[in-house]
Amino acid sequence: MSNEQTKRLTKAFKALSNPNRLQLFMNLLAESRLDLVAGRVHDCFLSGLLRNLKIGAPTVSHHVKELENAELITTHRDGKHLVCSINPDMIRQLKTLFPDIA
Amino acid sequence: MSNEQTKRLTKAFKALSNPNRLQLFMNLLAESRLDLVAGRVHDCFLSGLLRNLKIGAPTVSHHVKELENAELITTHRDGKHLVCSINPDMIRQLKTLFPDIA
DNA sequence: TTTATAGTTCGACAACTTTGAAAGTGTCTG
DNA sequence: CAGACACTTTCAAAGTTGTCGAACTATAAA
Repeated sequence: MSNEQTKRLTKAFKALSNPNRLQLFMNLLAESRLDLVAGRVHDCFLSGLLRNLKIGAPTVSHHVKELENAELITTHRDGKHLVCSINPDMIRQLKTLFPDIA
Repeated sequence: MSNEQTKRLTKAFKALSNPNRLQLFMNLLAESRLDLVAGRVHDCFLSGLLRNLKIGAPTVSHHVKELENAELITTHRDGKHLVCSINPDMIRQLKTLFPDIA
């Protein structure tokens, strides 16, 4: 595995290694699942992804940036809201990393 | 996603979030790949998995324990050597987390 | 313009992580 | 047994992370 690939993957795994960040990401992934398998992008408001999370706004903001920096999600503003979407490329990379087991 | 599942997954992702640990695990995965897809277990000596790693023995020992604690690998002693194997259950869990994307 | 909503930036701090030096254990080989 | 080998344990230094309070920006609604 290339050095660059290792760096990209460790960043992604680190981003998923915190319970609150993982929950945030999994909430987004769950809501996006149907659209992803159909090859479409799914947009969610950040405010809608916080159901199970018991952390303050500054912490959420920090976690979102880590997920973004790890290229697991993309974001853009829509008025008052931050819109989050899964980055399908990274999902593909992670999925292919692990073999299909008999 | 259940609380227990979240805990198990964050542990696995944390274990893969360090470059040296990821490299170690990927070395093992690469050597195990053919056996895994055929439904077999593959055994490697730890000493054989250290090709690209520039870290001391105590650090290796620590990293192996983290991978083991995360249920990504299993180990047992064989004389002087530590034998490492991929845990196929965890690979399956990780693989199914991410959807197949069109 | 005032108020409310949604998120960001900054600064701080406790907790955790990575790493290696030194010393230790168990196993094989001569 | 003596030495080498492969790993482990303990300890401590240096660095990183998760979190929050306080203050901030941007947008929308009244």
